[in-house]
Amino acid sequence: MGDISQPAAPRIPEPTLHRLHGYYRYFQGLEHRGIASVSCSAIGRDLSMDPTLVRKDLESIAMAGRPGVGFSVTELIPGIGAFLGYNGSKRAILAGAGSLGTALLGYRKFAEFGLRVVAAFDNSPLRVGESLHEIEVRHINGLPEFAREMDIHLGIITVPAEAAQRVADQMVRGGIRAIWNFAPANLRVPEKIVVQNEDLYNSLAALSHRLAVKLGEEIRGGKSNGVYAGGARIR
Amino acid sequence: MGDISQPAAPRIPEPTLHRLHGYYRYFQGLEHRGIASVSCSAIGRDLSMDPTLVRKDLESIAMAGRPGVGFSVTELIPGIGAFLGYNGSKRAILAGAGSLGTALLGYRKFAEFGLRVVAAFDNSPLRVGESLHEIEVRHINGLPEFAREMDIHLGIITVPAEAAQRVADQMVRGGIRAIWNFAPANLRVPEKIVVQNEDLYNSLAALSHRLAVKLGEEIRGGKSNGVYAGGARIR
DNA sequence: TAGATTGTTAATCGATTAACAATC
DNA sequence: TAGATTGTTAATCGATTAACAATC
Repeated sequence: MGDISQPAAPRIPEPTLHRLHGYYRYFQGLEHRGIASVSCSAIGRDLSMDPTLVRKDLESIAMAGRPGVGFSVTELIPGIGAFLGYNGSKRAILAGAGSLGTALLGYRKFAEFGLRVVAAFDNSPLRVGESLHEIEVRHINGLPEFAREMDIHLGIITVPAEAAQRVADQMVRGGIRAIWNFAPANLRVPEKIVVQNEDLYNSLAALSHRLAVKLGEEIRGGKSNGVYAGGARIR
Repeated sequence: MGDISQPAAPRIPEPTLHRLHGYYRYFQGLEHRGIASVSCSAIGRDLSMDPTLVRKDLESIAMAGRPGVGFSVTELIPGIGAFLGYNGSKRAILAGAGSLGTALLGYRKFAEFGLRVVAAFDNSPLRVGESLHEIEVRHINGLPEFAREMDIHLGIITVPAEAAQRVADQMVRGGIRAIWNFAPANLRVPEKIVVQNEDLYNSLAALSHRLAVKLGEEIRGGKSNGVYAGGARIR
């Protein structure tokens, strides 16, 4: 059984971390359908993944299954939830009450995962004082003091790229420990601060390239003899 | 020099693909400041990356530099742009005219990268017929026919999770080749279709976990002797 | 017991980092 | 020529996949 004094951090691979919520959602679906137990091969089939990878992922967050049976859905859900920090209440502030910021403020589902945005900040006098989805918009200059006084650790940046670094600096000054950054900008923050970049343009670039390749390949195939039909490739 | 008949596809690593736009933006900044030439170590310094990785990335898209000098900024920008497909006009349709969809319709910058959303689709009678950022909202059931007639290859999904699979099916029926999916759902589409998932909850999960670890670690450190000050770890 | 599936170790694969000769 | 930086090959690192004994 577990040793109380952990000598070293568990060290979870980044790709695993990004897959865990997918399992969580899938297990909720199973629970909803009244399914109590599931095997890695079933998960792999439904989620188009290698079963061994699934097992490794679950193992890495210390979930235990029963040989010959599988994993208990009712254990998995709270297990993953706890690991991902869905229990504790994460209060957050959001900077940038534009269209994207406003859209995020309206995401009711965040609360399910312990995230609660308690205030929004903007530099436009037109927006300051407004209330968006029952969240008050304050002037951006009050951010550091607010964060510090309310002891808030999570900041969301939805300001334009030009303003992102300044806002990040204000967050750091306010004692923010983790930043969810939607601005297309490379933020410079102290090493201690966790930054999760959500740069749409990076994704668009990848998608754009792959689409171009796909269309280009098929044009080429069409012009010649079409031998590469489908472009299927076994790995 | 280049051989005209490429025997095999170049094969770009996924991580590289996701870094290319960052270089592109950085090089645009250099050009704006009148800098004509740049070395990988300078790039690495400014972007907090290993210089060798930068060189590998540029090499993988066949950019050539000059030993002892560096890379030409005026060659890099169109080079990366062409590779990422920023030239060709990518017409797209968007399904789901909610707050996120509307926010995306307002992104003027997409045009810089060759992306043009030409129509939006929704199932709500309240929204159909409206015009958002000069883009008309049509009924979702007209999507397949519209896509096929207009020969559109890119679809953006911003509908709720429950509707995502249905919309994806409609897009596939309409001849869409690539889907930019913002719905928190695992889409099932034919292998030929490129899907880029933009699931906020996956990212939130990773961020949430890392924040929890960070706060947890520091609490533990505070309660005992604080030896792990800063949690610095040399790789 | 037989069948299924986990837990765990080994093999493979791919990406990053290091080393160094070639070139400007 | 000396200094800097690329191009390219080798070493390392980490994640995924395969193999198989242990367990229900």
